[in-house]
Amino acid sequence: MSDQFIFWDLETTGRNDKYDQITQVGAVLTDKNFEVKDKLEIHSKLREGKWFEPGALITTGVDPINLFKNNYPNYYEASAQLYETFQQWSSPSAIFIGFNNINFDEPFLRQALYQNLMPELYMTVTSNNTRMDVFEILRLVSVYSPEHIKFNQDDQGYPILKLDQIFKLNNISISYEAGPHDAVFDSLVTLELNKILSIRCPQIWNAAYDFRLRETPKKFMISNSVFTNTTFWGRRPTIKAQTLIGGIPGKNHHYLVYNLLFDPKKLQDLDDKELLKKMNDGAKRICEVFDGSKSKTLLSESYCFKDNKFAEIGIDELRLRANFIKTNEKFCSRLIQLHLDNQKQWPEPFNIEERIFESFPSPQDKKLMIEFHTAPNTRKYEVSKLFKDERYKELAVRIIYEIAPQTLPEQERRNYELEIQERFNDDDKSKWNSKNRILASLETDLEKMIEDENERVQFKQRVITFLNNESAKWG
DNA sequence: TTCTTGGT
Repeated sequence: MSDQFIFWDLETTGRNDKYDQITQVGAVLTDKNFEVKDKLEIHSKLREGKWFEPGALITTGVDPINLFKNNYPNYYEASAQLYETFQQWSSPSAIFIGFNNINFDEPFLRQALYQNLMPELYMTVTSNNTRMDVFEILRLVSVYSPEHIKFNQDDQGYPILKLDQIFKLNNISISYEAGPHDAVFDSLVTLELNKILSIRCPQIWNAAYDFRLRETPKKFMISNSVFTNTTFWGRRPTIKAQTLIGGIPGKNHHYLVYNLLFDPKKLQDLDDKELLKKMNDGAKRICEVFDGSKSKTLLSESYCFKDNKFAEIGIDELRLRANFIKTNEKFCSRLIQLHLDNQKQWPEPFNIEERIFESFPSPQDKKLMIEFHTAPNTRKYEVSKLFKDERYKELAVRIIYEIAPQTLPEQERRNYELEIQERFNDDDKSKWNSKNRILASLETDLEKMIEDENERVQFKQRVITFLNNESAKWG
């Protein structure tokens, strides 16, 4: 095995991958034994037209005024540097691993690569790269092997799995000058936590390792007619014994799975309307979607007995129910058809940031992206006009505006500036952090996150100064 | 039961 791991973490200006921006990247390359081979840290200047959530800067300790006034590379340069390092590190292949990376950092990375015209948006899951998430492993450990790690509990008794708390409670020590919520520091903490989990809870860790591959879920569900799926509603875990109904047509790696808590024999005579009601009956729903593209880990049937409900039903009955599903093709295709017919249709996305999944870049456009990057700034606009995909033309204008605005035709520059202006002055319900939205969340974030009155006043003043500077540009 | 973690 030649596994390499890339432990990585991002600090950003907020939680919205489309409209917020990465401010710091931290990453550590290790071999299969988690020995450190290389380290990466990239900071980035804020791009015009991107702002911040006050709470995000309070968390990371970033000074709002410093977002523009620093000597860091601009967002385009930083993204290119990130892309190139990750490309090198993942040669021939690597496992990208972080803490809540699959739901948080990954979308951010893709947006950064998309918005900066990097050709391989999906680099963490292509050319034999895969991903794991230590947060997801920790969740399983908290349910099935809670004795192996120390947790704080919330007032309902559920474990709190915040990285900084886990770090402190379990005496993880890191020799690195920065502290929690620094991207490099948190990458190193994630690396150490992962080591602990892999040693103390090898069965769960190895299962998670197998499920890094997107082909594992299907194989696993076929060879384990009864399996255990652990889902979470907030902090509350639910243990489910399930069986495979079938793949969902048109959705790669998505599977409809049946909850074996319910006896399927009693369901097949229901008409469509009644059956559909059972399918959507909240916590009592008879089936649900398993997304096999997100490295979510299924466990073998024996784990479900952690919940007495399943011990009472017994393994024989669970297997009988699973077998009933497997041998009733008609019933399965009915469930899948009903599921498909009742999917909500999403409205067409409008803003360019939301159009990331519209289509993959064509080979020609990929080649043009390289040409765009290597062309001197004075030629970049010219190259950008050759993109077949309109999205890339628009994103190119934003990049050129950032690195060499004087090379843009007057009209292009004006249009983009008008768009930024509109966004900045949008109301407090805008998707991005408009002036009004920042102001609307400022007080609550201050109160929730800063205890010291002096610090509060200071931070508030720095936000106001930032907004005044921005108002001078876009007001 | 219908409660939305965690990441910034």
